[in-house]
Amino acid sequence: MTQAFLTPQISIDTITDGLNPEQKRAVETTQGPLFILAGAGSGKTSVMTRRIAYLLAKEGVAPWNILAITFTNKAAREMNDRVQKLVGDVAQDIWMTTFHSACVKILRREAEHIGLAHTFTILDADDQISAIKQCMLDLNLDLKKFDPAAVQWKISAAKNELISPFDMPRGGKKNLIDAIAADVYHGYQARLKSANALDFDDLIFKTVDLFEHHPEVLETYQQKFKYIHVDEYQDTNRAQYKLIGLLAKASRNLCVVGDTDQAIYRWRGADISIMLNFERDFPEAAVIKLEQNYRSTNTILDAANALIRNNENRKDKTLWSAKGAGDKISVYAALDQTDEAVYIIASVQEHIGKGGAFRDCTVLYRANAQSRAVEDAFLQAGIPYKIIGGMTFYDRREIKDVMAYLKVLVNPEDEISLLRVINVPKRNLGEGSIRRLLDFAHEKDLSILEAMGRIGQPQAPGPEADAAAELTASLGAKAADGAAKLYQIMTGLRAMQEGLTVTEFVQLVLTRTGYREMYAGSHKEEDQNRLENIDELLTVTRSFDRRRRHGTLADFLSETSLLSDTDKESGAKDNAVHMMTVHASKGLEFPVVFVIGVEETLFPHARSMDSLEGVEEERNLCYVAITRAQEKLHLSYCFERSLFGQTQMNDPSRFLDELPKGLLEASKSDLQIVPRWDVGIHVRHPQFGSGVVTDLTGEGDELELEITFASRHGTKKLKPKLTKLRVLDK
DNA sequence: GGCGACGCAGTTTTT
DNA sequence: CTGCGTCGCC
Repeated sequence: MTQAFLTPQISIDTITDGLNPEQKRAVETTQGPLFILAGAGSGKTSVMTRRIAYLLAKEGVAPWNILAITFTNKAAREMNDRVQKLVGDVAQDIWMTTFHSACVKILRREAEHIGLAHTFTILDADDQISAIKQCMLDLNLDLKKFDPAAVQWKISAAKNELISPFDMPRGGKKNLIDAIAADVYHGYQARLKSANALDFDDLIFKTVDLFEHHPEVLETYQQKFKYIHVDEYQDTNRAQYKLIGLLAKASRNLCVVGDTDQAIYRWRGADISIMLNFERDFPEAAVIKLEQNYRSTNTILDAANALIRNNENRKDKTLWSAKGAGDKISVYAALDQTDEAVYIIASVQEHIGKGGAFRDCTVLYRANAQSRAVEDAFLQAGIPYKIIGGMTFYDRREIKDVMAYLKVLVNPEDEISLLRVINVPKRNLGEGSIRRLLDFAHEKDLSILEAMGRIGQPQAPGPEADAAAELTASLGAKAADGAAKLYQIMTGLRAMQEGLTVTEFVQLVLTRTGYREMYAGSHKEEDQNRLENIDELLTVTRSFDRRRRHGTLADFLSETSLLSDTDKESGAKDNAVHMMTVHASKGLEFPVVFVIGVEETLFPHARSMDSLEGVEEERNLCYVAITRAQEKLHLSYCFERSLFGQTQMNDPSRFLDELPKGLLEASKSDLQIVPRWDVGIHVRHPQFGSGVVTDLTGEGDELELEITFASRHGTKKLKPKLTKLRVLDK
């Protein structure tokens, strides 16, 4: 039995080969709860994969008894590949997925227990917002006065805490948005229910719901998942915590891996206390710290250690490596974003000059908007680059449209998706007609698609036929015709699905719906691009068909809607400088890293600066950024930067002050000259605007200028030492 | 019902 | 500055 699930050549020694003592202990501690505090770059993926291999090889655990939850699909895939390499094809029977994918898998099987059809669709972020908007309109709420995104946010936060519409706190009188969110939450859930749809947060919530109300189902999964692993445990939210708690309750074989210092998703409901409380939840837990880092030089690690020591809410650990000190960290004081970009380009070229490649270099920033200045400069300098995240393939309109068609074809109740494409291409179904269709459908308790089916169809005389005739009349001939045709197209397509691969079916959808034709007739470059993107989608389906022999359209949709931005990238094969947010960089590593905009109000971000938790999370983020670097780290900040068209001046980030000076090598822009103050010099102040120096007193740090501003601020006395003053040419 | 032109607003991180 | 949404006009 012991060897039953193994490829013959594997031995225990191979599994623990090359591991350090802590790693080895983590691999071999298989029974009972285990807490692995894994520092950045400490080889935790290696530990996880080998632990799984060890369970199979040494303990004779069946692959289907193992569950491994990762944060992204990419991490799951990587783990899958690595386990596969260790143990061979039995790896396919192990559940190695994200929380969301695992829940989809469970719900597809068990949906009927909780009154859900297994064909349910998953709303993406856009769908969610449009559904929220619809609900708000139903409640006669002014979309301009109340931000649908804020409402969506509140609802999502509630779901992450497993709060149902009925338990939603309505807030005080002054917190109108809370009361609104509570109201909208009811309507929103009703709308999702009738569309047989779930949003991201529901996937977890409903699975917990399922387990809590159907103990027999829970028991099945408890028995199935005898060994549970959760990666990035510091980023779990209450709902995920509950889910894991339920599953692990029977076996108590729960292995969590994480790093409190890399907790960066509090804003999304992640709760670091879950990780800090693991030992309270599981008093018998074994605790292992992985502190040896295999990624970075000690200079980089010492900087990271020093920085993170300023946080209170953490588990102490100190990273070290056997790599030696390496280069100092470069800190560059730029004049502005353009100058900052020029610095990056010069450094990248220097790296190339030394025989390095573009792909070794990565630019990290706090906010997506910062990428633009760098991008422009790269373009001008002819530096190849690739932006990860931001507007991605799946965000494109044409892709979303096609996906909406597919969603409706899988789940005809999906009103949200149908409304997206009901008039794309044009079918003479405008706002008025859609309203009438919707009203009719809701009144008769039909889906819109069914309502459209009643148009122009011969029916037995009676009240039903009369109502249908009335609807047809009220729509007008053109709209009625459009609706009837769309109904026929969709029913026709649904009938043809049998036996076709996803690719073949999508091809059919593209022609039958007239979607491809809509762009094919156009000569606009934009439209030609859209056609190319559609073709690209077909390459995606082809690869899906190849990978998943009997994969259904529903599987394809689940898979694509659960992809994250980093998942969506084809891989870092292009020889280009990569650019991404710090968040997107988690789990990755690069030889040369540039962290830009290391300034107050940007990093830490202004919106996180008013609370201790906020600043600590920003510091975690900075820690993540620093620990991405293997060999060389560059930090930079700007003396002035333009944001929304106007110039602002930020102080260098407090995080820079927290790094030991001895590890740093500071330089600053040639453009940033020290001004020789004198009467008559024109200056600009971040708040008061431009003015002229009219007098000066004192010297050195005590030097004080009298400045007459052009604005209503009049004359002020300011010390240049304490004020951000910029000298104007004239 | 569709298109264009304004004006306006909003700017962190995303499974 | 740019992208978005709404409004007004054809």
